[in-house]
Amino acid sequence: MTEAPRTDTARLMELLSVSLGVYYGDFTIAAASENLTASQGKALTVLRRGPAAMRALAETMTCDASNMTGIIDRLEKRGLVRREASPSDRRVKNVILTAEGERVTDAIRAKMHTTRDGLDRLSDEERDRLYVLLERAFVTRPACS
Amino acid sequence: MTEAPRTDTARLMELLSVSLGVYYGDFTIAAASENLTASQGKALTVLRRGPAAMRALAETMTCDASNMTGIIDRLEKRGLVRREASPSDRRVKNVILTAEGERVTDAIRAKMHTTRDGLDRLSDEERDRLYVLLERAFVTRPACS
DNA sequence: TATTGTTATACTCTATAACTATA
DNA sequence: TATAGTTATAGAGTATAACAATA
Repeated sequence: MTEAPRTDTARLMELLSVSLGVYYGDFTIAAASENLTASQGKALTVLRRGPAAMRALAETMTCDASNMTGIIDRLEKRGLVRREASPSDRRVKNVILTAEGERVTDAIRAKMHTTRDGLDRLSDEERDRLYVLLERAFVTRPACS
Repeated sequence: MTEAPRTDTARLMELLSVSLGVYYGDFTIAAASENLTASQGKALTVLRRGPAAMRALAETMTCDASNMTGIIDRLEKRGLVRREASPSDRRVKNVILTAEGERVTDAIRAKMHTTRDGLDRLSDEERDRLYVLLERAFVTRPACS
């Protein structure tokens, strides 16, 4: 006999809000310890997945494209990223993480102790389950056509 | 015969970063549609759980206490929150959501369609499981002593 | 004509330091 | 002495509008 489901979407969204708050606070403190703002750290985190054009980066960060200029300017001045002209479209500038940028990004992730400890409270099977559920709910893949 | 676990903490943290990025973007757009910044929306979301002193609010939002003055000033000017002197400690000011503030906060939550649709892709049992896992990983309760 | 990245502008967020009222 | 909230300040983030270069 199975338990009746009791977790409605509203309650789950509230818990998600709390979880994000914890994660974001942890991330902000870790980024600050590397003398980076939360936005700068976020840009590095996105670029850690691979190079991206200015506009695509702005879309992933959910901010206006005009904001990226200043954020990337400051990261470039510190040698953490570099701009590279796109070969296929001369309007586009791709942003690429430097080796130092990769190092700093990994350092931030390594310093997120609250989040790491939280995940470490889960068993191997539970981590597997959480992974599958988050992927299902938040990672959208382009459909076939 | 069970599958061998394959989800290490690093991979899970990366997925968490993506998932919460999606949630945060959804939240930011929803807050903007109510003419609120992300920080203002976040303050309302925290206060939706109950009144809080200025300093406690700043700690939950992981920012310096001096920032709260301006954020709460703007929300108060719009009639979404009000300050109330603490009866027990005359230094403390408690911030309370007004009825209009509650309405706007709920409106933001209702407009987060990307997150809602993502969670609706999960079955009742899966939502239950996700709830338990997030609570275990991110909600810390004070221990007995 | 539409799109990419940038600039100019005004407002908001942010941390630091110093202040006041209270504890 | 220590703490809560505020103020002043400088730097960073943010959206809007306008621009040059390119598609």
